[in-house]
Amino acid sequence: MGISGLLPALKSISTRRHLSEFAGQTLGVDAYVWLHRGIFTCATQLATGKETTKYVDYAMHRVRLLRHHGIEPYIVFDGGPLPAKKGTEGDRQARRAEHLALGNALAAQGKSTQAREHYVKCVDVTPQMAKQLIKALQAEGISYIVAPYEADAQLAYLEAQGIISGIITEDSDLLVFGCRNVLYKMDAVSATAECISQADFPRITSDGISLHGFSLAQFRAMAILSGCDYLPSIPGIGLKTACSLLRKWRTAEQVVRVIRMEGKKSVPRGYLDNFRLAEKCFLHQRVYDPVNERLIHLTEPDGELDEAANAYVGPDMNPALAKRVAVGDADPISLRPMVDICPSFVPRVLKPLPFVVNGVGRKANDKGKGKATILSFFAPAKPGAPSRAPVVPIINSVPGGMVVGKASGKRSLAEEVDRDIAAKRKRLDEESRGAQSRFFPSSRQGNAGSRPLEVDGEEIEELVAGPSRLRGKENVPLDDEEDEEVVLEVEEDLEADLQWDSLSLMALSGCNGDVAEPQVEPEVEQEEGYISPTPSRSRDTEDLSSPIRPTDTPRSQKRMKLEKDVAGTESEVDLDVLSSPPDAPARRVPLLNLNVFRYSGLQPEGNVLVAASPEREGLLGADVDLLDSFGDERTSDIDCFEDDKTGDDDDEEEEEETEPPLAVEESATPTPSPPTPFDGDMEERAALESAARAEVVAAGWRDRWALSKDAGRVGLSTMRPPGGLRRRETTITPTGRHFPIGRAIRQHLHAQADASVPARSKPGSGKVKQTPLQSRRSLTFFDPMPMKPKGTGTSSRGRVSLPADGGDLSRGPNRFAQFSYS
DNA sequence: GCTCATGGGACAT
DNA sequence: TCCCATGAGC
Repeated sequence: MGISGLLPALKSISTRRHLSEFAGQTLGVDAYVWLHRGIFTCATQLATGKETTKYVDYAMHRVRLLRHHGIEPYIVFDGGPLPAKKGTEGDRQARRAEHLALGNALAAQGKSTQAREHYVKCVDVTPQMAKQLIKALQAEGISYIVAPYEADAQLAYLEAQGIISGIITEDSDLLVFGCRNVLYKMDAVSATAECISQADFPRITSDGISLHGFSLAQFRAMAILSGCDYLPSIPGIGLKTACSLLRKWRTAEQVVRVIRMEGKKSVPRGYLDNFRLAEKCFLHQRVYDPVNERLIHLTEPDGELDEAANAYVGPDMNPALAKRVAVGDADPISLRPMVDICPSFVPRVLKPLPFVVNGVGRKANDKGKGKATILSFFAPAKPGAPSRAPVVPIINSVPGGMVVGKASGKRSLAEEVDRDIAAKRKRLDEESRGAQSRFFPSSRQGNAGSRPLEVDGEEIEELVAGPSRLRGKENVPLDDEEDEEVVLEVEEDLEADLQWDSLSLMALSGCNGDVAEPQVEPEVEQEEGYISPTPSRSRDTEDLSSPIRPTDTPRSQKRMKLEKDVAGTESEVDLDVLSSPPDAPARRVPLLNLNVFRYSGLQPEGNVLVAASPEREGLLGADVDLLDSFGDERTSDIDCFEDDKTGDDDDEEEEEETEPPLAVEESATPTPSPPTPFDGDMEERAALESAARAEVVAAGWRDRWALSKDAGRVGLSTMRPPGGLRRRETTITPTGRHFPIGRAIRQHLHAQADASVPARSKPGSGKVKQTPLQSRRSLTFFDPMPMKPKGTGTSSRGRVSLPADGGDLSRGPNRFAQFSYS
């Protein structure tokens, strides 16, 4: 259940911020959160075995919302069960079956609403459902990855590597994994999220909880002691007790020893061993390294993990299989080829983003001329006027780059285009005989001046977004009854968006503000169940209006004020401008070319250029990049334990023998086998498929090992100046984005990671080989004064040393919370 | 004052 | 499934 009570305890340092504040950054997303909420919209269909992909729509809507605000999402899916989290699946299955039966009974009586309540409780997200979302992500060129085990660890790894700069989730575990910037409670309506930054930990002002003077290892120990997904707490120990005990006794081992000595609470037998295993899960869990395409530990352990620990943090798997899992071609649970439960769901290439086209095409001095509005866009084109040239989605516009769908081997893009164009023509012909849409002119009507395009050798008419967009509920156009004021407001917001998008999309399209060359963009129909994936521009999109930006229109400023009022604060919006200006190149580092998964059929060879984070400007006057510092602080307290070891740890197992709470289980890695051919007739086949889908849904997935999204309430926060996520030159550059990954790049990656380590924390010899995540030092949440703890000494590895009384450190003259190296 | 168990409501549309 | 409020027990 995550860390119970952690998020409420961090309330004082959480800030609700508008998504636009993170424009230009790549944010990781825990896909499970969205999928799980998405299945709420279609629980009945899922439970009854009907084919549906509404949950995909839900998630994709949020994906587009992020992109709308200039954020590049990086979707991370949960993978296979971690032995540490295997729970009582039997009970859950029984409960699900019960709810399913109840739901069916109620449905039979016509009580659909009541039935739904039970259906909701019997469905869960499965890897096969995740696969449907992956298909949609692939179609829109969104980065994604399926973690070998837990998405949490994978997200932490991606952030530590600089591939993402923050994480959208609901799971407080992310902070325990060492993530620096986590966004909780993303609200699509207000386009905001509550941001918690690790750098703010020392400023926590919560009853009973203070992390001032804590190291990250102590923070982790506090979380584990209070009860986490990998280890239940000692009965009677919660977050506050764990915090105060750790403050007093420094290490978990000493805390446990003290609890035992006091004798008031019963410490389960083997608790300390299990604590170490849990800690290993947070530190060394296996994740997928998209650069080297193999499994890797989140942070490399100092030595070899023993057999139990090795299984506990996720068994290794061969690189080929790991890759198949990572791209979604293999079921992360069974490790067999992924079964497509909705083969008819074939999301297609993204339609052109009209405002993007205008935005990109508009030059700076065009401002105000030919003001593009939602009405002007949808209005019939004037005869002879140049048409709006669709821009091919970026994934297709890369010179010599990938073509969506082509690599799948199932069809070629040209074939798709031909087919879609034929269908489109047929439909337009039919429409031209009937009523004409005011907003969606037919190609003949609206493209008098269009340039002919050539597809597969055949000259065709250029197509603009057409009637198919009307099909999806996300694309309901304004109608004549629309209130005029609303229309005007939309126009104003749109204007602001155009300016914004012209900035963000220039980078995406690799141009410098010049008009983008029109490129072929096939008009395709979406299969039933899939909403046209036009990004966040539709009438009923939750946030159509412009985000809060420094350059916004008066209308948006009004809205900003409104939001300020709602938030009950005076200063947030004024202060929370972009966390760092994009034009601050002083510490810009060379771009890295990291391999992430963008769709190219079976071969995930797409790359994205990711800039390593520029070092953050000194925070609170310190000369240290606190965020970067923390990224490497993953040293286990176990090290300290060893230092402190008195030899009596093993003697503490005196309690009555009980079932260890964390039994290590064998991890099965069955050999992948092809699906069995099906010989039945069509009806029977359909029925069986339907039943199979229902079974898959009912069987559930994630809760077999990792259900637990305990995200305590974090309310509106104390407002503060910006300082959360770093803005970085991420993801896309005008020079392109699909370069092969070479050894030089990997070397560069390592070199850069080394370079980010402050010189004083590097080993003196300089000969020690370092990997980006190698533990190199520890940090403390707090005083910057170079303290020389007496008696305890400083370890040769640069570990922070705390005096016997950990609380003493807080008595430094500077009460500013910072980190100090020893 | 802290922990823990429990029950009701929301989730999205 | 999660969040929140509430109340009992220590």
